[in-house]
Amino acid sequence: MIRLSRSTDYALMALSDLAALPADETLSARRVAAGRGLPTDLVAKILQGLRRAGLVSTRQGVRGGYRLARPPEEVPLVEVIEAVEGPLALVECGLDEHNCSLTPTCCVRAPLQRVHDLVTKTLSRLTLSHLLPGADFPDDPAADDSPAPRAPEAAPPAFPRLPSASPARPAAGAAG
Amino acid sequence: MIRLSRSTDYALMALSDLAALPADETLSARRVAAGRGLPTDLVAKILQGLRRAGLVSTRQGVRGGYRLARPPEEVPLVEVIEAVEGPLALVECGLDEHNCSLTPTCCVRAPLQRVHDLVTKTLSRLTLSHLLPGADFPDDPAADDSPAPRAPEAAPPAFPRLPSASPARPAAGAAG
DNA sequence: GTAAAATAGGACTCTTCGGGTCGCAATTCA
DNA sequence: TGAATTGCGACCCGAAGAGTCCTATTTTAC
Repeated sequence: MIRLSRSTDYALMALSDLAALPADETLSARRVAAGRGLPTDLVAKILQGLRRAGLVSTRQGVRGGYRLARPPEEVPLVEVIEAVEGPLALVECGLDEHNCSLTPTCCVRAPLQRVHDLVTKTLSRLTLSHLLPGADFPDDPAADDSPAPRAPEAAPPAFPRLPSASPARPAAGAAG
Repeated sequence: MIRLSRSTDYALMALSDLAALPADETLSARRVAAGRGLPTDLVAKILQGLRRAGLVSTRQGVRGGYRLARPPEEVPLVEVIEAVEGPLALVECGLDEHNCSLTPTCCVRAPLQRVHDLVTKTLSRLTLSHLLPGADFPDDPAADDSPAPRAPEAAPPAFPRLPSASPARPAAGAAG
């Protein structure tokens, strides 16, 4: 499938929430999940992956949480996708050509690599800032060399006050 | 994953073989599989799918087989991919927005739809002719409006003569 | 007319991976 | 020091990809 996994969807939602956060404040995985209606544990796992990728920074302990490690316009979507789904490759051997047992007869590997480069090039021009509300979206980023838009000062989403006694674990919704 | 399935890889290889075929000749699934070292039954199943998609035409019976329904420069790669993997969509709800149970809180659906459009636009400019040996590959098809290249007169691959007594079912290789 | 070769199509198994859950370790605040 | 909260990894389940097997139908060759 040429389809983003649901986890990537969740990651983008979480990053959008973090982008709307005031500077030096953090947002816990639990509050992100509760605010979006996502599975708490899964969001936590995804955010941990984003931390390992250097996309978010964390603060542990009581009143800890996550925040963006960089401003949204410096977070390419490709980086987010690869942080969640692993290295991007249209075909298996795009990752390691020595792992392709059909190399002698495979005539499509090299052209597909070019296709992959084009897709990556398209994606790499888009950043997290393009996903934020109010951002203008380039019609053709592959031909557009304008810098990524500054993140608009959007009103932060209303995160629910989480009482200590209610775990708030709603059923997971669909990707989107 | 943003990754083509192995079946799509096989489909592209098979179509490349069919593209190198003299006019009005057909190539059986068995010979395609034997020539490429792919699982015969799987190649057959894939080619049947390509037939249902109108990409190849068939002739049943002895000495039957497959051939391209259109010249290679009129076969967009998107069409091949969708014939094998189903409708293209970066996210689930890209197919049916009513199926997205998170719509109220999902801020990334619309932007991702734009991303999807860009990727599709990039892919739709490429055709089967771009995968054939000797074809020149556009550096940036999204900004290039030149027509797809004519298929070069490449030497057809040497398909093995299949003796009637040997099934020729080699072990499957990896994608590539 | 019969056998062989090919497509057409469905059912089935096996493996991998995404999606999700649970328990424990680490950290911070009271 | 202990409790609360987050961070992190192990684990389980179901869906989908990959591949195989079987049968029916069609067409050619002998």
